[in-house]
Amino acid sequence: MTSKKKEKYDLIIEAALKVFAEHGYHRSQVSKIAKAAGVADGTIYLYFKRKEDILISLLQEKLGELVAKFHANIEETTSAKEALRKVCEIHYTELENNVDLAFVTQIELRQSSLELRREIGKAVKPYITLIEQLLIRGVEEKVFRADLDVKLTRLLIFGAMDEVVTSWLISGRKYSLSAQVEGTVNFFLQGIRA
Amino acid sequence: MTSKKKEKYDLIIEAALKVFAEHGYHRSQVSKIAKAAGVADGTIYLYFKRKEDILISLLQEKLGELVAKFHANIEETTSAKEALRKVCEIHYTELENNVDLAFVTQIELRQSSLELRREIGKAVKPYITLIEQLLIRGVEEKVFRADLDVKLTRLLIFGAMDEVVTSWLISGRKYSLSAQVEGTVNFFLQGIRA
Amino acid sequence: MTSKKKEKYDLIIEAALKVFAEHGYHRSQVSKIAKAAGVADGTIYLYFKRKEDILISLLQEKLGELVAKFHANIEETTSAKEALRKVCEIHYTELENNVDLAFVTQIELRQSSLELRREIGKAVKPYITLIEQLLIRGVEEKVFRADLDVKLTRLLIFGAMDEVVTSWLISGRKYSLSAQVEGTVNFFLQGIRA
Amino acid sequence: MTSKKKEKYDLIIEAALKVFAEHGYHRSQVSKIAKAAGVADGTIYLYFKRKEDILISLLQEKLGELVAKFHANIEETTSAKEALRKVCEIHYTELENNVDLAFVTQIELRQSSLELRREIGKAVKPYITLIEQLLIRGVEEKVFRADLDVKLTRLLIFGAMDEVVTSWLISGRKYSLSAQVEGTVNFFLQGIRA
DNA sequence: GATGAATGAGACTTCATTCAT
DNA sequence: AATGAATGAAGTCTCATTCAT
Repeated sequence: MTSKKKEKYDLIIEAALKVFAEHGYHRSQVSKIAKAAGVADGTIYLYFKRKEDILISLLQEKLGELVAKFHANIEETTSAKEALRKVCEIHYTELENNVDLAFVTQIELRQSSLELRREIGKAVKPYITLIEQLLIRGVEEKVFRADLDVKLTRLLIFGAMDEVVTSWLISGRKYSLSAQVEGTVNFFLQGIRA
Repeated sequence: MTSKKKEKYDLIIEAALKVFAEHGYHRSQVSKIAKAAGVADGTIYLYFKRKEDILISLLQEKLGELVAKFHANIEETTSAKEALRKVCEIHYTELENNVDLAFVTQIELRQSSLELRREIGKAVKPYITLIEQLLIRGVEEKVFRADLDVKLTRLLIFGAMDEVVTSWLISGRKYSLSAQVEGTVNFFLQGIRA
Repeated sequence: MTSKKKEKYDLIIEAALKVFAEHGYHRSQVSKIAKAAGVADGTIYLYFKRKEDILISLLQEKLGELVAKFHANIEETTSAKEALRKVCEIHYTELENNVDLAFVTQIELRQSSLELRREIGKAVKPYITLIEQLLIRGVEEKVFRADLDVKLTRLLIFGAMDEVVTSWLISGRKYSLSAQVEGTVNFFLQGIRA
Repeated sequence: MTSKKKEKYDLIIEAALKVFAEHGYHRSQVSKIAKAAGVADGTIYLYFKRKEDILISLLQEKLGELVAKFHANIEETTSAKEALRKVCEIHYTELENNVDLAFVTQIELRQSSLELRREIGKAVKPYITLIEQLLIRGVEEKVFRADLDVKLTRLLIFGAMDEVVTSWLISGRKYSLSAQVEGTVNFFLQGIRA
């Protein structure tokens, strides 16, 4: 893809992100996205095979960037605990600073067929894997329980953070999301026992 | 609502549950639901104002039943820890035994506008509240940390369980969901620390 | 199909016949046919799976009627020669009196994919077969040449009449089509030799 | 038109012939023709006003060549009968050896509006006229009936041959077309009488 | 002259909802 | 109350044609 082609591709992706976030996938007509991108309706189809492809591509791009950011930051950490805190911090901070993306991933991303969800699952997989590796590292460092079920725990951790973000969005973002990092990480590390 | 009316109302709700679970909300034409319920298309509109109302009513009914079940079981418990285990057990068991409902709540329920999600939020709220009360009870019993952020923790707990269920569904239900109760509750109670 | 359903089905067929004849298949929007039939656009799709189905059904209906008429009239004939004259007479007369159908069969019918043409071929086949049987009968009656290649001759006869009708249409119907029966049949029977 | 211009013009005509023959006129996008010709989409419009013009020009070119061939061959004949045989022979042989052109003239050529068909009629006219002159010559030579309706007969002859070619194409070209010359000419000369 | 990215009008088809019976 | 035929708005996608480079 030439640089110029890439430009228009990105233009449409960014426009779609805004429109999806505001109206939801199903209520985002292709014509609305085209208008937001400042291109003709037909132009969309020069870059995407069909409407669904816009959503899939958008997620792959954006989640790919996120995962890269996770990786970059974790590499700098010196302990599994610190890495976990970093993951949670990035998770909350990035979505707090990128509300449009948050809406799409938390709300609209779910508005899709099981097939599409599987596609999405593929894009999220590297992140889940990253959490898993972090857990294994912690077990090896003996800071996490030796009997930890990593396959289960990675889901529990991802799901817990995911719900906090969704709840924050649905509430209308009336409080700080990043302020929840401390409590969240404590819950992961300490559990709720006295 | 007369008893007879209630009957047909339930008939449609049950049909919708099956159809939504199989095809998803957006791909479930009203005519398909009508056929599954054995009534005419127009009859649907004698009981529901619009298609969205079927989904909302369905969730209110079904989640209402679930919450009642939670309440009934928790009342019998003697400690907050036992209550938490019970909640997780019912959560996993009920959805494992009611796959159609699981599909609707985990997959299709998300396929909706922000407005609808708020509606859904209302139906889920009593369950979240129930978890909150359980946490307060635990703090009072001094089995849970005194500094627990109950508002946050209830989300973390719900979200964690929610993700486990969704993941189980998307995986194709290849393993036992109820077998995850032990690990899940341990995570809640102990955290992941060594 | 109930009588009432059949009525609307026929209504659409007749409307389509007129619209196809005037504008040609590709320029006949479904909405135009619906308007001509006095029904809503969507109603068309209660009776036909897609636009192409209207054309196919129309041809099956109309050509079916024609073939029935051919059969009925030929049964009354006493010789193969008389039967051939009858075929030509009906062919020209029916299309002369049914200009819309003539346009569709001669002009629009050809405006179609090879696949569709094969479909159409199936509808025309019984007519070609009828001509073949007539030729065989003539050979048996010894009024037609014993060495006649019936497979080839049936095509030559059909094609010759077909071209006369098309030419008459394209000319703008400036002369009588039925007046060509005599010359046509003579050609078939006598050839052009002196 | 300069020699260079003519070259590209021909390039496009040849490409269109192949594409039309394979996909049919309506399914042959301009971009497909451009690709087959190895030129840009826009270049097409430097040589042809619109898509329809490509088809018309193509037919004028190709049918013009055919008619020239007919003329050249007929001039060498010594009798009207021989000339008729020659016409039929060329008609069948040329199309048998030029399947792409056959598809376009027999199938796609019909896939057009009445206006276009009139245009096509103009291109075919010289051929029909040629047949007419041949018939007149035969009548003058007293080898054809004196009472022959030449206007009608030229259509019958053209239509008969035309149908044989179309039928051969639709059948999938499973037999030799040129092998039908003998039977066809016999039919024209002898008719079907015993 | 040549390019090919961009345009945008236009058409088919679906399906939630209505209403006469 | 129940029916289900009919409605018609709305949306995705195609593709002939244009025009800046």
